[in-house]
Amino acid sequence: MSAYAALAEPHRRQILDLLRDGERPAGELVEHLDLSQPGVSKHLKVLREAGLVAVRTQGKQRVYALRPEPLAEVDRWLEPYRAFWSQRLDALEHHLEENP
Amino acid sequence: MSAYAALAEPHRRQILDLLRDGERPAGELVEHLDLSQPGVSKHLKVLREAGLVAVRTQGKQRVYALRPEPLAEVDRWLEPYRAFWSQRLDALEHHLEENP
DNA sequence: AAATCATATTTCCATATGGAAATATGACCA
DNA sequence: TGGTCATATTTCCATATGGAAATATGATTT
Repeated sequence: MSAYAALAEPHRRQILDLLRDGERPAGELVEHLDLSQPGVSKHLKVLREAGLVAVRTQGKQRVYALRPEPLAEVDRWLEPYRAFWSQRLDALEHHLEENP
Repeated sequence: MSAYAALAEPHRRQILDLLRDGERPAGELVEHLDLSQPGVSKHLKVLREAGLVAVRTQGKQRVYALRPEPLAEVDRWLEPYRAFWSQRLDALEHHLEENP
């Protein structure tokens, strides 16, 4: 699954937000997420396959960490759009139309 | 549908990319998109409902324009992640672990 | 080796989604 | 008004998705 598709699910974005503070075992994510344990595990699988998180086994725990690379790709896609809101929108559009 | 979910579909991102060059009638999008006319129309509906495009009727044509606001929201979500790839990743993570 | 803990996988179900094809709608023109 | 063009909507189908519940797996402890 693409990073874009992975981000379409709010719980998955929430998982990434949690991992911004540092790596966490799966169980800790379950505690924070108002979702069943299997539910979280499924979403983690999607995030793994999208390359957005990495797992490491530590004792009986599975510790998840953020892998930001795919987000960087999204960020690059977004890049050319930034011009559309960083300046006043109407003025910019007008400018572009008149100076193509 | 959320902006995130709207972006999950590659054709929809492609439509937005086309609209970055300026507004276009639906038919012109169809020409560029290796998709049937109804297919494009369906995706345009999703983009409309997500607030990512606006339509204007001009004669018998329906002219579509980019509405970047929802992308700005995505950009804001992405913001805190930027720190994770703007500096060398390993060094940064190491730094954060030692200075929490 | 058995029991236990943490997590993953499977199964089931209801719903959402994309694409193709057919049809409908609305604006303009003759 | 009837016809045509551009586009939207509907219908159909196959597949994907999320969530809940049950079960399986792998590591650790006893």
